[in-house]
Amino acid sequence: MKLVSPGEAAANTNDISDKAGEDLVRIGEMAKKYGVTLRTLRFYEDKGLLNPQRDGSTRLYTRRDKARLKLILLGRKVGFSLRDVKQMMDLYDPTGSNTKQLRLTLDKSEKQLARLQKQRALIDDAINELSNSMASVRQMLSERSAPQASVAR
Amino acid sequence: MKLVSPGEAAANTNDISDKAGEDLVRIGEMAKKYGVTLRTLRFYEDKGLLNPQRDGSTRLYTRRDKARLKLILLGRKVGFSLRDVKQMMDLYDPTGSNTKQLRLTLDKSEKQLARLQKQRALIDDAINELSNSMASVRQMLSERSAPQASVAR
DNA sequence: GTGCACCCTTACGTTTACGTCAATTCTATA
DNA sequence: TATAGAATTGACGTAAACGTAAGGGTGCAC
Repeated sequence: MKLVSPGEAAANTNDISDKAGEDLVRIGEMAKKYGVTLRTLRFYEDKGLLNPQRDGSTRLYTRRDKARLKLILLGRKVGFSLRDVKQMMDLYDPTGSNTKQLRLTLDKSEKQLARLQKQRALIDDAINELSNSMASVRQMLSERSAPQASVAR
Repeated sequence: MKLVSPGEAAANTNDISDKAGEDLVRIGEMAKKYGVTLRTLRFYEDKGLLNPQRDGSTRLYTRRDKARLKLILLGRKVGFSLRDVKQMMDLYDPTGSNTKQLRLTLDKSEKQLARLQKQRALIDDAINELSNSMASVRQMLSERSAPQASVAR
């Protein structure tokens, strides 16, 4: 069996998909394309976030998997746990209005936004405290090196 | 043997410290005073960050331990690891100018400050992305409930 | 036929700062 | 003296998202 050889995506006649443009991709290419490791892709699959087809034992990722991965990565970027991402994605139904999914997503998003803002406040706090103590340390250091030049020149 | 009974610190005649005002405190009081758990205090000791005296097997914290704990908690607050805090504290020498300690502290602080600022940027990023996607979700939700009221009223 | 380049599964390791028992001992007090 | 309230030393557990081998298979360019 032959897959799309790396570099060209023309005239593929594999028995998995006759619909042209299915654009199946193996794990290596997938990983490169999205800047993740193979381990990560397998891990996401293990957690039920991805579900690539198989050609024997080899994973084949479709357009759908790519869309899902993009969502996962966006979720991670904004600080959702994989568990949260899964919950939201699990509610997706291509045949419905997805109102429930959207509501859950919005709900989780509001909470996450609040967490992020709190974190931001904590970091600002830390930055201030740290800046202050750095000023003290600089002060102490200068007091230890200045004396000889106190009435300098 | 008798310790300062909880609530009064007068006329203590224990054989550990004759100097009045040594103000020895047991782990429970120490924990309450600084808002940490007993486990935390023992953990810090295990990591070499604290070194309370002993009365038999009972830990007795002195003024010095309190000062160190304050430093630890400040360090944690600004995001230093316990390892970092230890490194800095280990350089403290009550008989010297502590120039080396201060320099190390300043150095670590600069790096930590940079980390905090990077984190802040990441969080700001996340907040923006999340806000954007929330807007999209709201949009989609409104499109699913609006149709009946598209030319409402 | 062999050396790569990829792919697979299984499974333990990593990081940090504690949490959470468990079993025991001390001691102050009613 | 019985009991409740501190303290002690182990020592395993936790969380999250992968990292990192180990051991093995497949196809293909030379």
